[in-house]
Amino acid sequence: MSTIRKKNEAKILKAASQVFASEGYAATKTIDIAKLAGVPKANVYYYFGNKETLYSAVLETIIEPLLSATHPIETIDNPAIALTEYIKTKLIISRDYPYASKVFANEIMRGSPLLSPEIRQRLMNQSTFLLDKFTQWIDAGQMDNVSPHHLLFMIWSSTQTYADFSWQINAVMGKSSLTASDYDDAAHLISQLVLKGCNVRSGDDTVISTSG
Amino acid sequence: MSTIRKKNEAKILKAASQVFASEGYAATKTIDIAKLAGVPKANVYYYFGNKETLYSAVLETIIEPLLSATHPIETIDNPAIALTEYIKTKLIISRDYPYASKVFANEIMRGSPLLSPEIRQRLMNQSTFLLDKFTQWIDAGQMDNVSPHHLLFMIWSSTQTYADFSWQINAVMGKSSLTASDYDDAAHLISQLVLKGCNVRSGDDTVISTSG
DNA sequence: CAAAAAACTGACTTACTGGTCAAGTTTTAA
DNA sequence: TTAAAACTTGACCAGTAAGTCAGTTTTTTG
Repeated sequence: MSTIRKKNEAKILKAASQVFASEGYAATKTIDIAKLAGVPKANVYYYFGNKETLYSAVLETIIEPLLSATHPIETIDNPAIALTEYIKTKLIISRDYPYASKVFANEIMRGSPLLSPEIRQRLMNQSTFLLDKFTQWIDAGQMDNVSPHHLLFMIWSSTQTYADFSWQINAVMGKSSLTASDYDDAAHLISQLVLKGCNVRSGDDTVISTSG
Repeated sequence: MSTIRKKNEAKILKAASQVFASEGYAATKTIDIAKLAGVPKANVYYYFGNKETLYSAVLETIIEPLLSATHPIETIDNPAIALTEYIKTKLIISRDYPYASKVFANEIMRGSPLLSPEIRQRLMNQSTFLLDKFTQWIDAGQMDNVSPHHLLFMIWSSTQTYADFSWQINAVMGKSSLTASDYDDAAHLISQLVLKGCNVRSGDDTVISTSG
């Protein structure tokens, strides 16, 4: 792929993620993406063919980070540490990919009509993996017998919300954007609720301290 | 207001909430609302004037339940019971008003461009009230010194998610809709995480038991 | 250097959808 | 009974936005 193509695709993709995030798919005008990217509208079509392909390309950008987020759960034995790291990672995604995160959330809200079946499957497999892992921890007595499903929904929603509802969160926090320390506070609170709420123990049966 | 008007407005409003919820504001065609309501498109305009007014009317339907949800926090002294009831109430809203809830969430995600400033103010006042209450409980030693803001975001997101991401939740749960008992499980888990996670105590300094 | 490939772009077309309207029908009220 | 008010509706209009295209310029390549 030529350098020119790579550069322009990136420019358009970035603009597209912002406009799709703030307007939603249907309300987004390709001319607005073009304007934000600083290219003529016809260029958007030259590089991406049509609006839906461009939208899918934006969605794709968040899939890899999303699928990698389970890494801590896959590699760390200690459930307290694994969960803490997973929560931290999910929050970092909300912080670092705010636009694509929002676009993705919107897609899921609508029943993911434009998400490829292949990606949908990979995400489903990921959920199954997480649920299995939670169940194993419960069976091994490493955490209380909570509902793995609802625990998962709680972790997903409370981390995702920092991207999806950033306007509301900023308004309630009384600032125009969150600082790194705000994200640390969020990570700390969510981890604490999960670890203490589920009575998560480390491998050696010691209760992990979460105060501080 | 005539009976005919009342009946038709209700019919159109119901259809509108469903279409707006599943398509979003911009992607919604008034003709689709009309079809679902079983009336000619011109009737939609006869009763509601334009698309935006109809959308606002849908939003209005969820405001009263939403503002009433804090009732337990306002009236119950015991923080454990108050929080449990608040969480239960928020979940009931997600369950009983799934369409309007989704429309509302979408509106907030976009920075509430179509929400009246008056309603916005009432919602902001409500947040402030909740934050104050949490702070009072902390100061009174009735719960650990957690971040009131992030605790609030956690409660909002983990209850709201059952409406917003119902598709995803149903898929992960492997069913086409949740039962009353699923909502009970959700309420139980979220309450447990909050109460144990924040070490919430009742007025008489006894730790509330949340296992069961 | 030349010619082919890639990139660029203004102007245009087409389809769709929010909203209007005028001519009707039904309901209400005196 | 009757006339005004409320309601109904198909047909229409105007604005908009996705997508196309032909002609031009720039870049690459042998």
